[in-house]
Amino acid sequence: MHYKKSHILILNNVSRFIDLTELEKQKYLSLLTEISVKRKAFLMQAGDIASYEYFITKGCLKVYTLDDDGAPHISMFAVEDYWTGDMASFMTKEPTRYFIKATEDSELLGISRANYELLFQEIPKFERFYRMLYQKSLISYIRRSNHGISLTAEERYIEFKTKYPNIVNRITQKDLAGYIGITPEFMSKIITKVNRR
Amino acid sequence: MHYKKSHILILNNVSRFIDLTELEKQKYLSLLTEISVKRKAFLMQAGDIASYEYFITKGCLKVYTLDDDGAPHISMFAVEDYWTGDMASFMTKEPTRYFIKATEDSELLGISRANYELLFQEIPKFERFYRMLYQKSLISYIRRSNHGISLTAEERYIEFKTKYPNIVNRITQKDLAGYIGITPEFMSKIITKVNRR
DNA sequence: GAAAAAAAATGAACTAGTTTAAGACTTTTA
DNA sequence: TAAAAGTCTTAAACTAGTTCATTTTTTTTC
Repeated sequence: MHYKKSHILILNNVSRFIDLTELEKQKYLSLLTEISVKRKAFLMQAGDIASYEYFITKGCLKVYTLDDDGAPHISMFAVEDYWTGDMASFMTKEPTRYFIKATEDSELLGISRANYELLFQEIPKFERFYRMLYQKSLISYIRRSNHGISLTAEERYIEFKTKYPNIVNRITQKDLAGYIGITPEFMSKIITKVNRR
Repeated sequence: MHYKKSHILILNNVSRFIDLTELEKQKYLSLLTEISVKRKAFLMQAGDIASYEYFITKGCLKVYTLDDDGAPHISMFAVEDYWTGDMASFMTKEPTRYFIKATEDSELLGISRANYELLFQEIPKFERFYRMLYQKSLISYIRRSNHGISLTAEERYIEFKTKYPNIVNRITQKDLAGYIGITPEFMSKIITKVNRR
């Protein structure tokens, strides 16, 4: 059996934690929906109810909220091989406070709420997959937010650049500022300063 | 069958997500270890390898790291009905960077790494329990860190006080500062200011 | 490929939070 | 129950990051 590129990518991702038989692979893939988003288009907007969780097979998207002053706070950049969505809204069916906007033409595989539930019934192994996926996300989330707290903005910038060299040059400086948690003006100052060295 | 108080507490916690038979309950409880920590004693110290995950049945503990300047950053206060530990170290067997110190005499139920693995073999339902527990933690973690970013220290203080009125008066102002992410001096100013209203 | 829109740079005035230091108050311990 | 240790308060000088306003550069769009 040979699969299309996007399917190979997601099956590989899943195989980090669980082994699937050919039949299970096909069953799993049949529960997914292919989605395309053009650059600047929204995959999700505040007020929507998240009815999918997404896996990115191509492109780049930014996940962000707007604070009371309308300033964007970017919580992640999602590129190939990343999972994204708003799990809170997906689980509770409450409206999301997030925007997810493509910064490049992107391709995704989505799983709907109904199929997500079905998945656990059909292939209980997926409880384990998600248990381990969430565990890993939780670990890196905790690590990031704990580590970030004691660093200056400049240190956080250098860290991001070192950790995600492939992402840095795919996003604007303004969006990076929104992720680092500072104003674009201060981001500009930091970059000038760091490059001067 | 009647259980001791601490066992009722943890079974209740588990039953939020999965139903266990009497036999499964007893099996589960048999995999747990009872642990007592005196006030000011450490449950975990940086450099240790976390060999347990903990459920608190009585008391209060603070979970924190020390930054390069030796300043404490408190990531959570764990009280009755909370889970705590360092999942990263528990999973990877790498040394932890956390300290967990009891701020009151405390009682916990611990699950060892070996028993945690065993649990999934013996009662596969627990994959689901942990999947849902981690999912829920992830949601509140993301919510907290995203929400916190746009608030001033004063707003974060008021929010904490409103959300956890029962915790505020069990901890020192200094520890609260370490949690809010400010100096004890500034915490003192904020409290004076807020109370003056 | 010109016009419009968005992003980036620069600088001056400002503010939330830090640092340092010292004294008052509380809690712990012997 | 006295001494020691830790916590809280106050205040002045300081700094990382913001705000606002303007100009330059880059990207997008028709």
